[in-house]
Amino acid sequence: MKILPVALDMFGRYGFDGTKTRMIRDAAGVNLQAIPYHFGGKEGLYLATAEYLGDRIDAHVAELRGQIRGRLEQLAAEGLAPSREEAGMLLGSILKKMAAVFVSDESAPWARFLLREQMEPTAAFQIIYGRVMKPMLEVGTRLVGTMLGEDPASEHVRLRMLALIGSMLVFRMANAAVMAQMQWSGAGPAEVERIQALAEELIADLGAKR
Amino acid sequence: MKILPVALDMFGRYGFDGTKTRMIRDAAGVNLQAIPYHFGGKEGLYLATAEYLGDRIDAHVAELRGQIRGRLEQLAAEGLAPSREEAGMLLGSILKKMAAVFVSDESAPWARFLLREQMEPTAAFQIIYGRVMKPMLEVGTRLVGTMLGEDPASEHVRLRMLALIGSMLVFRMANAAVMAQMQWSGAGPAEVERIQALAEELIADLGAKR
DNA sequence: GTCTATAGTCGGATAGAC
DNA sequence: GTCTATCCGACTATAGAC
Repeated sequence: MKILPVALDMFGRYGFDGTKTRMIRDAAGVNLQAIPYHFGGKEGLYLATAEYLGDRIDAHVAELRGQIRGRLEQLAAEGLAPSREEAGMLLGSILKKMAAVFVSDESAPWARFLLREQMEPTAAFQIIYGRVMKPMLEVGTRLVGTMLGEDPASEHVRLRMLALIGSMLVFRMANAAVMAQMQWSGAGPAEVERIQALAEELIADLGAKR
Repeated sequence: MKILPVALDMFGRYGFDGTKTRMIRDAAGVNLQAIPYHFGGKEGLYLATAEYLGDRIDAHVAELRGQIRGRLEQLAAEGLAPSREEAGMLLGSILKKMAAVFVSDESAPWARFLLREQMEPTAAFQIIYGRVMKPMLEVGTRLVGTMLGEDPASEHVRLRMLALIGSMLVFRMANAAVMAQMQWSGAGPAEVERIQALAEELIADLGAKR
């Protein structure tokens, strides 16, 4: 089925109304009829696209998230909390994965789709928030709490976690401004590495606080 | 002319294609004909909306930007550079203004319009980038350079500046996720204050580095 | 400048043969 | 399941009276 990746790109780029089913037909090389036939219509295709995106992102992050959760639970079973150094390292792995997934040009279509949902959430937002964002934020918040020696559920810790995420996401969310400001022409592997180095620096700052 | 604020809200919410001239007619209480008559068509209205948005944002930030520039030039004329403390304070005033302007519900329509342009820039992006974003980034980068004791034109300083901006913008750009994560129901004055306190903290971290 | 009417276009969905 | 042809509704823009 070639329709879903094409639809993801189109919906992300042009939005729901801006995307015409004929565009998808042409880009995917399928029949116009395939859309009502398989997905029950354009709207059904949109929701299916959101689930498809959830699958794709999960394929990238589920493993890392599971590893970190496993490590935290292993420590908890021994009655230990992670050291600040280890929490920083684990948090770094999350942010660096985020940089790789969300900043590289490859995932630009995903980010566009997500951003539209952020602005004017539809049913598709809940699908992806519950599946991808919320679990990641939950793990990240625990690590930030450890690093700051504060309750992970506190407002302060959640704010710091969001600030960290923002520091990464800005490179995708404000993409056009970033490219202009950094005088980059695109976000390839070299740019991802710069941003990952920045992530390490931000975490070091956070850890140096106390 | 009630058309422009209405158009800003509509275009931001539903995008160019998703916004129908009939919606604007109804919400603004004008004649459908007024759009081709005054703006030369829907497309012309879109560009006029971008300029209108530039005006609105500038009305909020131009004064502050001018004050900071004035102070920097005054110091330069005396052959001095600002102290790290002063640079931090000035940078804080920028971030806090950003928080107030971009995080409050009042400017949500502006942010939606801007984000769409970030994702798929049109001619409207250049209008706003050149008028609002670039000058602000330029001033902010100088201040971050001072705080880090590094060349403001360096890639590192520009990255740190963007990270700071991201830490504020995430509260608007990832609005839906933030509201869910923080268990806020909207961004009123109380929430803006929390985010401004976060801004001070981030700047303190930056200053504490060296 | 505003209103009504309408032209011209386009997009989503369906019918029905294959 | 796919293709062609077609319908129906919706939208932007224009014409022309007031």
